[in-house]
Amino acid sequence: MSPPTVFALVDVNNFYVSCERVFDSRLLGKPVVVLSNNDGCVVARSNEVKAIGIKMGAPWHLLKRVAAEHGIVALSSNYTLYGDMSRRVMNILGNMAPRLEVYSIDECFLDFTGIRDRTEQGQAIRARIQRWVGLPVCVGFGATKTLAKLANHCAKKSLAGESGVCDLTRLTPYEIQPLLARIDVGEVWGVGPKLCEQLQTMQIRTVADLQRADVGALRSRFGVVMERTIRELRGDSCLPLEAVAPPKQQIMSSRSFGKEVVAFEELRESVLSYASRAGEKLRQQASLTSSVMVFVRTNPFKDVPQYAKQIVVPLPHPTDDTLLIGRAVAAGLRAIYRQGFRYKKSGVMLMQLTPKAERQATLFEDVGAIDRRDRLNQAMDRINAKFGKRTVALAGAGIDRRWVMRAENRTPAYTTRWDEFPLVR
DNA sequence: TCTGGGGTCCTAGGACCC
DNA sequence: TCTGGGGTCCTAGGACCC
Repeated sequence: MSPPTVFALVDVNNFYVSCERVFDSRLLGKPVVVLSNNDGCVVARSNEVKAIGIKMGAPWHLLKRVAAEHGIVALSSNYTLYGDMSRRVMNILGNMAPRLEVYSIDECFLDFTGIRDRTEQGQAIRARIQRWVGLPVCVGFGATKTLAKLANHCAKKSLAGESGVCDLTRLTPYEIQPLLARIDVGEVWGVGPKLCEQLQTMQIRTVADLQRADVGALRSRFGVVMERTIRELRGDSCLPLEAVAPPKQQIMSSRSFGKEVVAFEELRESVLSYASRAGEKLRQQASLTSSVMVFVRTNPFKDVPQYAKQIVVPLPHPTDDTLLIGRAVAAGLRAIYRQGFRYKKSGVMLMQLTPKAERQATLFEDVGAIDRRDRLNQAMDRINAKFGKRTVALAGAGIDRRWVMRAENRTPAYTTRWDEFPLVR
């Protein structure tokens, strides 16, 4: 008989803030937030900021007063840095477990089935990542992914010891019940604000309540996802570890503008540059797209005439050519653009993706031309990878780019650019 | 002046077909 | 008084995650 499954979830504490602190020790012990693109919302908070009561996702411009009061340091997000730090963490984890699933930029599931001494192993993971990369992590173990997530929550909040590691598989039912009865049902992976509210009205308030709830009744009201969550809480593993990431089914690139855009030309620049970025991602995962969606919208938070429109443009045949994607996107934009609105955001989505390896030849295509275009796109990707984004780009994507987002307090790309390497002074 | 970006999965409902 | 029924496909929208 095979041993019962055990998952570990490793999660970096306050990931973006912790990355910034690795390179600037003055941030240690201070209240620090990292802001989303355009310096819009709070997307990462240090413990000091959490203690003040600032919520995840809070609009920064509404927090200026309280921030000044508490001396909060606000940094623009530096995804180049975070992406590189993430890669380092995942590389270390790859050597500490037989199989792993990189779940997000700062989280990773590990297969710990059949591995003993889990608490010691968890401590070893923490020590190694702290020493080699400088980042603090917590480790949770559970019989299912949902329980491993919950264990990680316990580790972070020190609900079952102070060690930064929590192994729920070691607890007896008598020890687990009071623990789960102390955790809010909204902490469960898959229970968001809406579900939480509805569960409350059914007197399901804690994880323990949900675990012993009537599966049939909750399934018929909320669907199969809820059933799976309850079964996972009971130790019945429904979500397997996905060691190889399946290819994306849609690829999106979109941004809010740093300042509102009125002119068609500028809107066109923006969607062409997103088309270009989406094309890069598409080629990276070796897929082709058969239809593209373009959208534009005004600022819904402002009391001005609103306009939001999207359009799907089918492509004559599946392609990964930035120039063809750009042409379709431009045509789509012409169809939906209306004069006289102040646009705040635009975007491009590539849909109906298929593997490039399964591409069907069409009757009248010019194989030589397609091959030449393939080589052009590959050359562009290589040049941009080597010399930096937009070294070569579509001419229509603009030079001035007055619409690009703001990032007024971005730290250097410490680990990925020699000219921004941190020097000891 | 100022409110992110990028995904997934599921369900309901309409169109259409036989 | 009475106006089929079931399957499939597609789309829109909602909920969730980080």
